[in-house]
Amino acid sequence: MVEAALGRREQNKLDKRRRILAAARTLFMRKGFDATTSQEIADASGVAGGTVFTYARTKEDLLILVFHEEMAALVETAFRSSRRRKSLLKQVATFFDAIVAYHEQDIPLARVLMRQLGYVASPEQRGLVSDLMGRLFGRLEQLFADATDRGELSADFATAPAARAAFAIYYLHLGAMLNGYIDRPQFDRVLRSDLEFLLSGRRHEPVPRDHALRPAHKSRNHLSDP
Amino acid sequence: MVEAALGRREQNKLDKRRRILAAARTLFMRKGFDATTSQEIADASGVAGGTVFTYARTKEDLLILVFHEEMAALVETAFRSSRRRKSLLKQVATFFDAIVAYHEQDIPLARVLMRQLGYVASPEQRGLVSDLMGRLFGRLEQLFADATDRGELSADFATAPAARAAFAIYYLHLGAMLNGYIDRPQFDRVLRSDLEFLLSGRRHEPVPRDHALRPAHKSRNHLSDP
DNA sequence: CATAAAAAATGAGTACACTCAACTATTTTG
DNA sequence: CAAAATAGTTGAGTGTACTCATTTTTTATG
Repeated sequence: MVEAALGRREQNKLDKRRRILAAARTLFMRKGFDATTSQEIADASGVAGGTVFTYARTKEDLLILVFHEEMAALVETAFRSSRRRKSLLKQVATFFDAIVAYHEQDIPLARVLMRQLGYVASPEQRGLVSDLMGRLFGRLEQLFADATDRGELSADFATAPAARAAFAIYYLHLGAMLNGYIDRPQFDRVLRSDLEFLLSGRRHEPVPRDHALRPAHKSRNHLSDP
Repeated sequence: MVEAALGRREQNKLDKRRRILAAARTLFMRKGFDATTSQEIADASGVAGGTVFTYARTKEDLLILVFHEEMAALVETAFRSSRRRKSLLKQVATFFDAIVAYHEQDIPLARVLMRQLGYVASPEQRGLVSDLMGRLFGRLEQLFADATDRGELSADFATAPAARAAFAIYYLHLGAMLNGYIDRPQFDRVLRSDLEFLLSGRRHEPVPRDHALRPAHKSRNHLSDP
């Protein structure tokens, strides 16, 4: 076998990992996070109980492992949707709408997911969450940067703080919705009005400008490096 | 006995509750939240294991019960400190500094506390968290309202969205610090610069104005009612 | 190919949050 | 004041996340 760059050991590990994550995903969605026991996940993936914990330190780590890829893809989807709108405000709102639409498919799971993003217990988890946050901030910031490019914002507009503020506002209201303080229509209203506030008095009339004068974008924020 | 408006039953309950909360507080601070068992709390307060759970549905509820009063008082302390500063920006920064200073005394506990504020499981908890958030938003908003009163912000400045945005930014960075993404100096820097961004271009030169023209402040936000 | 070394899987065992049927203390009623 | 009703306490029992000494599988070595 020439093509097998991986030994049997590595192959088996990869395979088990795949089965465990798939089983966990299915069960979390079917029965909920709390109601799913680690033993059920083990049974469904054909391994012994203890084996699950050699692939994820805790059940919570498993949750992050399971949804990391999916959420990273979600950020890209949200970004693409948002670019179809023409004004910055609508772009940012559309970006968050796409993410909320995803969470709304399974609100109990979204709650647990959000809790885990806000309470990082293990280094493995920190890495994954950090990566996710970095992608999200990066894409959000790009929306702001594009807006400065097309002159909707002034050239010296601080895109990184704006992206952080927009996300912070979104996150606060998402939490309020997931914890039952507000419902979806209220969420939509307050998110839009608070984003409006954030941008109020900062927008330009689009003015033709010289692109070459703007410095390259390389602002990094504390959540963007792994 | 004329003064004992409470029957023996109520007295006993109150007394047990007091002992349980005191024991929980001590143990959470001495050993940490996770390392403290519900049995230890029961032993330290002279009740049986099961009794603890008639006063708090879960260990997490107990945590909120224990720190609710203390955090409400903290908000008032923070508010009073903040009023000693003259500019709005410094006031808001001082307000958050006071809260951070409190959390820094016991960071592991602050982490757990923050997790619980962001993931409300029981109705009892929702009530307490909601109350706390209401107080905090109320005080923050008051700082903004005072700034409009003295003409630092324009009279039509939206204080409620501003208070929410400021809190959201603070909360995001606090989480970043508690989860180990940034250290305290970085936190201070990024919080100040992001608050600066939030207020940039919105401040007035103080101008003498007619106070009677401003409508009374009664803006409520979704986190402020119990 | 046999044997040694290393890595991974196993599952019985442990600790702990929480439950609940039985019990005890208090209040109400006649 | 006794008896009935109500409220509160108890602690043994239950379920489950996670551990770890032992066993099995894979790879490395001569």
